[in-house]
Amino acid sequence: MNIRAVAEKAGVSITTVSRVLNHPEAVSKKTREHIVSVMKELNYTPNWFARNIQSSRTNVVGLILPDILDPASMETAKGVEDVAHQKGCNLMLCHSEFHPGKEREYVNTLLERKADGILLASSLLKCSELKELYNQHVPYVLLGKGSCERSQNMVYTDIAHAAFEGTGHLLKLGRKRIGLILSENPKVESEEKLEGYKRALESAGLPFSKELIAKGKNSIEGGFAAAGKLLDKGNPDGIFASTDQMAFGVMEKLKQLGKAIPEDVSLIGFDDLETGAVVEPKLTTITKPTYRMGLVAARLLFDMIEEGFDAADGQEILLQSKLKIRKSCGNKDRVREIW
Amino acid sequence: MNIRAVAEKAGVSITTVSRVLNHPEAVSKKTREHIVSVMKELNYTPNWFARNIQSSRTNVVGLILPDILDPASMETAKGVEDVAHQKGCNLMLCHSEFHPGKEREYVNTLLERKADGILLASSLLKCSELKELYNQHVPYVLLGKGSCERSQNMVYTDIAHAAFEGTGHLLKLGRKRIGLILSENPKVESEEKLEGYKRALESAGLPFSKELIAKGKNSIEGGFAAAGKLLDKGNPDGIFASTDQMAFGVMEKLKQLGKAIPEDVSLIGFDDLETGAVVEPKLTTITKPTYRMGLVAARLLFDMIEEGFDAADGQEILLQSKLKIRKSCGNKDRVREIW
DNA sequence: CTGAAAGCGCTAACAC
DNA sequence: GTGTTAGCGCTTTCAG
Repeated sequence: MNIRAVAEKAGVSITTVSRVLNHPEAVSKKTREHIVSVMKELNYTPNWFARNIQSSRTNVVGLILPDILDPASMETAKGVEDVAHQKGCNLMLCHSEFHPGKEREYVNTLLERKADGILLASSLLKCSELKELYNQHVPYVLLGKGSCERSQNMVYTDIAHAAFEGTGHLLKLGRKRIGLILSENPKVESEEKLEGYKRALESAGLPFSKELIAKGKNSIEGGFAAAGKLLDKGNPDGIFASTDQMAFGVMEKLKQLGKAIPEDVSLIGFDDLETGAVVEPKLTTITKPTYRMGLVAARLLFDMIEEGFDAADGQEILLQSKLKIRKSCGNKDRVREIW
Repeated sequence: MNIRAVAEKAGVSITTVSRVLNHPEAVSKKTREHIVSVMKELNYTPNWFARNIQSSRTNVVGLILPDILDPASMETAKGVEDVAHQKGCNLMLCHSEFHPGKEREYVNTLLERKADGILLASSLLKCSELKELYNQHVPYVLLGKGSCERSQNMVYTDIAHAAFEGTGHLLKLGRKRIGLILSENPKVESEEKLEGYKRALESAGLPFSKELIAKGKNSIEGGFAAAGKLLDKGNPDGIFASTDQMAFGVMEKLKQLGKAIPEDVSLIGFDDLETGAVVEPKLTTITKPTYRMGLVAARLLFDMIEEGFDAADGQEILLQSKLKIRKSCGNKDRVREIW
């Protein structure tokens, strides 16, 4: 059931059939309708490969994510999917697991398969590799800062600033020994969080102490374990957890040790997962516009795809993170509960 | 940079170049190595479309999910991705949003693009449509029972039985008025849950009452709202929530109304999300082997792809759900805390 | 072990 | 509006 079969059965030439596929307006209504009905009858679907062998628009975009289990990143994926679907495109989902090799491999298959564009979340590619994409005029957009700091098409939030604000919030509440629990990945984000944290301490005239830093996996268990280490040696009166997931683990640990939140220890998270509003006490956190980031990044990508590579190249779009104050820090000035 | 360029530069025929791509063993070591080096030099990647125009294995499998934000379904996706990656295949992620039209559309594009196989989670396709796939010898596997109950290649858990057990657990604790909070989607699962619930009541000699049923979206807010309705009219002393997400919302509502869990109302969820171990009290729930389901379904699919359509056709694989007892039901016989 | 030639299903100049 | 024809980049007989 190829185009020839349709043409024969309809008593027209292959070209005419091809035309109803590609430029239906250039075929008389009568023949067009006839051909369409023959197609239905023969259950004909054009061969996608034959079609794309010449022009290289495939209507596939790749999304490379380091962690598909992270709820925050799935919101981003949804934002991307929404745009892609609206554009009639399919999403190739790739899971790089924070592994540069795997990411590279996926980029290569996506190139091989002539994806129209690529979205790279928390990319671990080197500048030279991105440069290579650039040279090949492959539309791509970074989601969040990657390993390469060169200015480029990217949608991100100012993590360092958010961490500064978050730490500052604890400081304003009178906390003096603020623990920071970092996630091992994405590394770049953790570094930014550390930077913001340091800056906040500095501007409050407090010393930085290594004992107040702990690292772990971005998961509840990871947060639990890291909190164990931190509480062991640091004796903090406030904890800034790198992610809400980790903050949940921290809560668990604090409860086990009989420490009251926020009376003994104030706690703040990062990401604003929905669940943060359900735990007790409700978790103060930092909202990242994750869905929006996916949406905006996808739009940027499609600008590049549709209007040519240079249309959006070099654009850096900053979306704001915001402090969301709930009970886990015990701010007396808290205005309202949000959940 | 096509195959011809390589051939010319290497001073061989197109055929020989093609052979090093497809049957390298049929080319002398010397020419082969030479050609490979020319390929590198020219930065040549074979045109995937031209290659696939003839033979139809594409190394792409489609995964159609109704809800990519549901943490449970992302675990399934991870299981699928793990197998796919190991098999050198890419995943086309499709988000059907519980919309049969969207699902159908995705199936069609996947067919058009000659995906090697399709995984359908909570499918809403009609039997006739699946039959159509069957007739076209498209490898596909269902994840969870779908709208069509015909026996077919499927990986699922016995939801009704799990709901029976969950309800039974509440009954054993002496609860008499057990509310059931159902998720609007997936519909089939909700029906099964209702069925199990009814069976449990029946075998305990308790009447079924409509006032004890409420429905809502599968989200924290959905659970919150549904709990509001339920508590308004049903006065339950136990609540079975269709999903953990909803159970979190129920908790919130109970707390707001000053009802103690489990003293006033016992609560049980479904899915065993990681977060269930963090909320207070820890949530009794039903574990679904979500990751494993994805893994097993993907393997089944690849059996069909590799060994031919009939290799696995008609297989139904049942994976077990298990009750996970924690504090939210207040079972005195509870053996241990798990988290 | 290598090459010439035919063809995969489709698109797009170019004529009519 | 429609058909003729020449490719697109690759694979695969079939000869040598």
